[in-house]
Amino acid sequence: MPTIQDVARRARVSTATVSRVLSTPGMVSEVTRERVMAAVDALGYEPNYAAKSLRTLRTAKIVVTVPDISNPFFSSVIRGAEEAAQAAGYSVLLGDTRHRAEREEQYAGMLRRKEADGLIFLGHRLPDTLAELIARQGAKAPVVNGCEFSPDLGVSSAHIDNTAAAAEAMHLLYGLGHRTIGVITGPLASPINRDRLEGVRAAAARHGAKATLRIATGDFSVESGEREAHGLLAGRDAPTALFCFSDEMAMGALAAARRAGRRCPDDLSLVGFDDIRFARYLDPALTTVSQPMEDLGRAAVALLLDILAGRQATPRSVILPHQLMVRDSTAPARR
Amino acid sequence: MPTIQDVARRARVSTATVSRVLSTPGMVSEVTRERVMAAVDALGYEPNYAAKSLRTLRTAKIVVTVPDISNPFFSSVIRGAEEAAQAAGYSVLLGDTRHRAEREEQYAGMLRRKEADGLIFLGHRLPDTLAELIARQGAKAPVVNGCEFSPDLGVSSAHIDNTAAAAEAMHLLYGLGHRTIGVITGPLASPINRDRLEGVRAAAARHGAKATLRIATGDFSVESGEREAHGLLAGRDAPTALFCFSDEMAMGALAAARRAGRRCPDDLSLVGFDDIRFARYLDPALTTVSQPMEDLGRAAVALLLDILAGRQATPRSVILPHQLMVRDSTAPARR
DNA sequence: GAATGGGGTGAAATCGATTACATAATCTTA
DNA sequence: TAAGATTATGTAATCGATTTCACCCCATTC
Repeated sequence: MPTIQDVARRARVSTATVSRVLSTPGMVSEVTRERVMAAVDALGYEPNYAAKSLRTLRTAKIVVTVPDISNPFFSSVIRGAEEAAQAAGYSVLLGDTRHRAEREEQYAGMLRRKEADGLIFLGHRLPDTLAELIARQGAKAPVVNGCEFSPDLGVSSAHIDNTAAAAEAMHLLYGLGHRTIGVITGPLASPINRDRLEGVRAAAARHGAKATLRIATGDFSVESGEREAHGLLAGRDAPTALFCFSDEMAMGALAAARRAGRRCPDDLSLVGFDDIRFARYLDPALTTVSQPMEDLGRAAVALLLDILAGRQATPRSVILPHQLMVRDSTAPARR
Repeated sequence: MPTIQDVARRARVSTATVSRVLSTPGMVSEVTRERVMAAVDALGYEPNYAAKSLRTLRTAKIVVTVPDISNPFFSSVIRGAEEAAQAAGYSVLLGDTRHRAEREEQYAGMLRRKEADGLIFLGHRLPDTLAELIARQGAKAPVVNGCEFSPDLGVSSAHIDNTAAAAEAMHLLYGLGHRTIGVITGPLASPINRDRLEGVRAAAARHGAKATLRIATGDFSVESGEREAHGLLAGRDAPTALFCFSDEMAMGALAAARRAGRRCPDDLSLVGFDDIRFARYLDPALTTVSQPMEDLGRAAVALLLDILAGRQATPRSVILPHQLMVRDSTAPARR
């Protein structure tokens, strides 16, 4: 691999000039610029990345950590993030943490080692390493959350209005005449789920149905959806509608309902969350709260770039629009 | 951020000693080692990554490119790759190419700029940059394919026996008495699909049913599955069974069948490919060819690490086991 | 014709680590 | 006890870029 020295020698200029041709061509005269470019092309020169990064203290990389990349919600957010990063000249270091704190820490360490310029995390847990960083640097710490919002973390984030979205979903069900509604949340450690639950409770209160709310806690996986739905549907006075905080759990719930001999939407209405690409292809097509997943990723990157460019004084929070997609898994309650 | 100089000063040793403590602790006496570690801890020192990389010519990063990360098959392969990479001290640079050649080239460029030590590509297209590299370095080029196999590329790869797997799926259908079978393939530019098609044809020939094979070409997406299935089911003498080269297309096919008023598996048997996590939760649970997706990722990384460690003389190809998962979407043909 | 200014270029310092080589101190062994 | 081996450490070169500063040259301007 040729170095800048080789190019300089060949073009009979100094390395400084070569560097200038490549980064600030305006400073160099036409003739030398051409001579240098000819040498660059002839040698197939590409600047060594580590050297550049060492000198400039910029890596043009951002870490994106995610609890589980094979979860379609997360992979779509990542997709948007990757696209936006790429467009801005950054590349994405993927960290699949498998919900494990030590792996989160490990990826957070990349910031300290200057392996990356910033970090976006899609879970809810803020690694200690980053908490320290934020304590020191405040809003200038290059850390953004990609889909949650926890005001106490002091981190910018992109997310939807989870409380409102959950309330809308419940409102739909109450409007269809359902009174006893089961809700399968995600882990309550996560503010996203607490927010949604708040929306759920508010809607129940508004419809005077707080007493008939049945709440179960899942972990977003299909399996947990199936398990929790099974539990909710088992008892007497079982719910006539189920609201799951992820489409995957809704798929599990659908399977559980089938096993219990309840048909959707005739015997049981079902609402999911996220609107992953498969939601509309389920049978029945799933009614769900649509999140702009790729946009969330893009917005998170935009926030991070703002911080990196120094144009951010205080943590910001971008709220993207959601939409309740009413499909075929919801129907009027039977009496 | 403290540098190695700061640590050296504080521990009253040379930078060489600090470096040794961190990378070859055996060479350093007990007492100085402790003094140095104390300084490291006190300052919270972490080696600067770019400096290290510049000196050692190693980045400890591998690029993984994928046509579409939000496709569950790819995201699972990536997941396995990330895990194996992490375990070996590497991190993964994610390249979502959106099927676009120029983005593939762009990521391939990271190898030339020494931004990464190696590259795994999950599509079928080998970027020109890499083809050159392989022409120059042969089997030592740090490039591996993650799920396809094309002997002519001269690239190591991890994959299943696609021909055999497809033949098995067809064999199942013929065994159930189906004669007219529709097949929805992926893009035929990709050897993976040509291999599977070969298996399909071989099975048809063995069962004397070559004439009643109906072949359509999709692109692995749900939408294309729906579209192609719609086409296949429309004509007279429509197939009684459909074999799709991805589970996503099978989901689309299921939707198309529903719309056409055909019930699965009673009126139409359906077989998918991949066994993504949702396959078993569809209604009916999908019969499909299970690929060990995470293992494919892990195997690809292992191959790459072999190359990077210099223990590979000629391109190798690792064949992982597949398994036909017979579930509820296949049933005997009605007569 | 001297002073001023600006554009273009090069010399050399610098980023922060690793490591070959030199050296000092200690230990073996004949 | 002297020679040689071994161990521990330091000195300084090195990786390949960027960037500061100095310089030269030529065009303006008074």
